[in-house]
Amino acid sequence: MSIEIKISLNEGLYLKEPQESKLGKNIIKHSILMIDKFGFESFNFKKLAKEINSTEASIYRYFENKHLLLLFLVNWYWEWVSYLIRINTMNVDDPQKKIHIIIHSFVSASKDNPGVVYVNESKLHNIVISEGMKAYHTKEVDNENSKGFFKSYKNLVKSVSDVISEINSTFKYPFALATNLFEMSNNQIYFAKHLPKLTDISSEEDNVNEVEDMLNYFIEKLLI
Amino acid sequence: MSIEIKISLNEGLYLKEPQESKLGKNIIKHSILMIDKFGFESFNFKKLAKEINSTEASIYRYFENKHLLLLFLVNWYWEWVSYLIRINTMNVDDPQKKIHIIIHSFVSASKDNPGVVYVNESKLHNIVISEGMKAYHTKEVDNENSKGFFKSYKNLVKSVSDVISEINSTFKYPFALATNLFEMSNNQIYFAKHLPKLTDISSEEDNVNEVEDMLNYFIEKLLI
DNA sequence: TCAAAATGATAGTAAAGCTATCATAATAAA
DNA sequence: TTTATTATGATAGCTTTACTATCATTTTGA
Repeated sequence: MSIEIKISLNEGLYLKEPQESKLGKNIIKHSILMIDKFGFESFNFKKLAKEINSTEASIYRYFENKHLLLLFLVNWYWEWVSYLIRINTMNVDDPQKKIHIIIHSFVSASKDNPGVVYVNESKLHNIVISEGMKAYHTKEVDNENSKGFFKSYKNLVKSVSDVISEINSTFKYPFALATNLFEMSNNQIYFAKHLPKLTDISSEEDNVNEVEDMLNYFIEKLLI
Repeated sequence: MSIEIKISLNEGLYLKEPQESKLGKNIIKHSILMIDKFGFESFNFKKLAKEINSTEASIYRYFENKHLLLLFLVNWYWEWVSYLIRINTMNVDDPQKKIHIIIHSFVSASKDNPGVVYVNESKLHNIVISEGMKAYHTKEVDNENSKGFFKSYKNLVKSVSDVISEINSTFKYPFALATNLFEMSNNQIYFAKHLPKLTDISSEEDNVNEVEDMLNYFIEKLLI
């Protein structure tokens, strides 16, 4: 089965909608593979062009620069996680069950995905874990924020904070907790892999379950 | 009063100890000012050289590249926070009091500092908030970790996790909570300033108190 | 089938990142 | 105080990155 989900993003993120042409999809697909493999710093449009048998100039017709491309990918991820949460909590009323589904989506959205052919969601999640924060830690953040480039993240956080408030309407920090769930999830997965002394999560392959348990425990303690 | 604290860092972080020469101290001082002002991406050794009336080549004699310089600064910060925590908890036995002091150090270490003449601790804290995670989110992280470049952070986290375990010896995630206190503190301060929709902390000047209250509340709920 | 749009090919510029070499200034040992 | 050593400055140059411009060639779709 192949579900056709069309994720539409802020138009300022790209010069030409990459999801509507073969070359555009190729840029998305191989930029994910290359950033995951070599890291964002050593990734550039010249190398990408070579990889997909295109040219630097052609890629610049889709994205202003590699930073905007990263922002595009990260926004895509935020939208995709939002989408997964939406469909998986659709018929769920209990907010506590909802938050468990949300946490599961944060740690392992990439495992049970519906699949968009030109996006390797698992590797995109790796990118979000390793490079995601670079999308909003720049001197341009205020300017880009005013253009709505972080709308997808804000929407995601808003929807999670609503569930948090549903569980405990007196809790004072629903937004901070929502962002923290997301960031902590990614951070601890990263630490487990690269700086294990900074976490209690094991360095095993299936450590996402441990992260999931931990976040559920935190939620339990903080909200109930 | 001027307390002479000598912060010694991993020798691999620099080519020549910058804290032992006029030029070296100038590099530290003005790199902090410039990274804070223009951001890490647009900062480079050529501009720094111009600023301090020196040359690019001279700066390269102290630091391999700007990434290592950032790593140096961030390590300096970690060591400095560790030092502050150490002296401020020295005669404190109650681990709950200790954790409050730790949290206070995380959010506002820069306010009540002993002062090292060539380091503007407040601006250095801003750098750690805005650029800090770039120090360990690179493809070189494993290699650099093996050289001990994150030792200062690990030590800091270890000391905090010890206090956490003192408060509640059955708590399963002392390390994750310790890193999270630090990262969440910096993140929420950053969000309050640049992406206020992602946090409950106000965008006011003295919002660090709010962050402090929040972290204390989290600790209370999680450990007690 | 033919005009418009998309892509490729090629070239070129400015800045960033880094290294090498030699000259001069500061300092420390004799 | 002289001399040797070390630190810094001055200058040049090289490679890569980031980006733009122009024109040729495909592809597409009205």
